[in-house]
Amino acid sequence: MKGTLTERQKFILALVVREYVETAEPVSSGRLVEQYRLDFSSATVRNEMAVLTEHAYLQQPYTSAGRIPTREGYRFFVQQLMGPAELPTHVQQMIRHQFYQARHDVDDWLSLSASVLANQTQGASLVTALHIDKAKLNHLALLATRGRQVLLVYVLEGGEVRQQTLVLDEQIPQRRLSAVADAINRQGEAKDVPSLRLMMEEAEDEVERQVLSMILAEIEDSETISTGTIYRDGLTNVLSEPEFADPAVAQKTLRLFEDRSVLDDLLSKTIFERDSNGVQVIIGGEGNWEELQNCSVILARYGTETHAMGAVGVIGPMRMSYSRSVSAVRFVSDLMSELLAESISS
Amino acid sequence: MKGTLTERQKFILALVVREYVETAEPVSSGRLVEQYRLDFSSATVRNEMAVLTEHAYLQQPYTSAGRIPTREGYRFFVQQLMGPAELPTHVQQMIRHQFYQARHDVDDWLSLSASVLANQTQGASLVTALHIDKAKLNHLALLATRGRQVLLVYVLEGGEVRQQTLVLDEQIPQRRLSAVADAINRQGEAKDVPSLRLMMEEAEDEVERQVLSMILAEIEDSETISTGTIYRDGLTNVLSEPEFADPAVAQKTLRLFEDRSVLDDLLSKTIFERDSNGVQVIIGGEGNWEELQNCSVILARYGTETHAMGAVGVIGPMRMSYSRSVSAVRFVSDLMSELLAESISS
DNA sequence: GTTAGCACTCTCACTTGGAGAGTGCTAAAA
DNA sequence: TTTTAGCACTCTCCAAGTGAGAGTGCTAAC
Repeated sequence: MKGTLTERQKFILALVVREYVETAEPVSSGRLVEQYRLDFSSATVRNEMAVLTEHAYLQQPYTSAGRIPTREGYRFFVQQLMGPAELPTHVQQMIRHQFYQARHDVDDWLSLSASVLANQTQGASLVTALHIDKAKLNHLALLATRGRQVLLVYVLEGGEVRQQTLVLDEQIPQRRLSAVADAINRQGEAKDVPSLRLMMEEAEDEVERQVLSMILAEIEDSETISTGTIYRDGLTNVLSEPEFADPAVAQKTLRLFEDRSVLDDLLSKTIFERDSNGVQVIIGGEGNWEELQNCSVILARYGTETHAMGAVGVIGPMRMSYSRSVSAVRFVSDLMSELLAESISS
Repeated sequence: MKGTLTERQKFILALVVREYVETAEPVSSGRLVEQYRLDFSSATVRNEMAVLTEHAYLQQPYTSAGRIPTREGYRFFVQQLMGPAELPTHVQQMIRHQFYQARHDVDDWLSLSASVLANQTQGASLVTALHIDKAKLNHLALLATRGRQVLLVYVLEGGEVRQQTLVLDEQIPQRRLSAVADAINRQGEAKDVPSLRLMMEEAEDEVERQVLSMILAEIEDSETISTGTIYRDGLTNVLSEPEFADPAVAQKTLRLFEDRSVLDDLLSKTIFERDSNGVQVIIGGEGNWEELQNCSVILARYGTETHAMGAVGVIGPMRMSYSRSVSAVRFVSDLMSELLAESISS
């Protein structure tokens, strides 16, 4: 009796979750019987609900109101009751179509991912740019922009492109800049950090040294922290949910979104977590995320094993459709991985 | 009596605006006398307020409550009563310091501008990237990224940098790409649209033609519409104002911010408006902006006369500190112009 | 032209009193 | 032993009512 639930109790828990997600109102025993035409009475449901409440899967906002799922209730639902849902086929096709229509540009794919997830889940979406494990420099270019400013663009192994503006001590003509870039590029492809450092130390040209030192700084920086743009979308979706009717709550959640630190935390966690190769669900800020009290987050990695990778995710109220969200996140991350792999191999 | 106000009436109007901006509550005659130690009585103030209400500069939420300024009241205040305010010197210095500390990178300046404005005005800020009037191509580079993908980076006269990903029909080695880029670059600096088109038509190399046609498409596109990133900041500031306590209102405003179309409209209006060389104030959606009913927008252009330009702005509730916001927007836009001019000339 | 005094109006916060929804418990039925 | 009908009980929600307080407009005196 302590550890396990009967089949009927699980069934009722699933119904409560489903009903509450839909209506956002405490679910009563009578309503459940009526809505799903159960072949046992409301009194029976009440008894089962009492058991579920004892197990802390359900709770009552106040004595003698309907039940709502607790955090543990959602977790149980996600892990054992939900089953492996998939997006409807026509939706899958529609999304694929959108991706193929986009220019074959990683940036476009990322913002498209954010937009698709926001639409599909009616939540707020997050997508990080690519992240390289051990960056190697393939090729670089220097372009004079304005005065002493020079734009440095470089391509890493795996295809990630970075850019940065340098301000040199004096104005240097484009011809000379091109020569410097050539000198570095001639050293071959896939230059790793040690060999770059060696090149820098041996460089006789001042400009060359400056360029190399900036690249090194950038690469080393990005190996520890996941930097880069975060694509966001669907903020208004989540704010229209009834749980954010209280402006104080809404504001707190919004601040979360504006502040990069929490998001970085969240996303990098997924990027580095090697064992969970599927979709990760964080319910009601499980772990140490106090800021996410009433929210749930669904995350997944994308990318090929050997090359670049990033994360896509969705944030919504704890009362969200996990089945829909998980399937959407899984589909988009798989699609991204697939497209990336394709664009490398071809 | 019809068209003009006495000095005292103007004075009282200014006080009402000031007090209402501070407290967000209807201003009563008694409170005004008490707060500002006026040397006439509340009854006198009441009489003057009645006149101001007749002129539609003030309104009452209901019979026998305090007064709040109308849209016209704010406008009168901004145009005739406010006076030329400036940010405190120490604040100016602090901001300057932040800008000088940033890497000399236009992108950094833009996001810094957004952040500074949001902080200074406690509103939501908007900053557009640069916009070129008549683009001329200075220099370009081609970098193989991944498979058939090639990154095209090019610098326009004035220093704006654009990039774009091409997908070629077949994989081309970096060596060959560099040769193509060189061929185009050797044609000299400041290549305008007609000369580019000529080059494209005469090009014998397939890759070269493809590259040129994409550049042409991009340039022609950007001459009509102001494209580019919009930097945003301080969303939470404006949402914490009491006028957005109603979640429906808050959501409407938020949607405004997420949707680019209105913002583009707003900003491009300022960019193209040649005559207003100062700061532009739009109160309560004056003109045709229904979406901005309860909001005010303060905008200014930045940039040098001959080169690139963009716009910075702030959105807040109609009840905002116009004096502080206008001075902040003016300061930041001037500073940006100054920095840009400097970085060109040096 | 200004001000004290006062009646009047309107909001806001609080209380009160059902009505209704839903439960837990008990005892009977299956 | 399990299920169900019945019922008393609890708690919220809504609507109406009430009084305090704030602020006004008006009038008459200064």
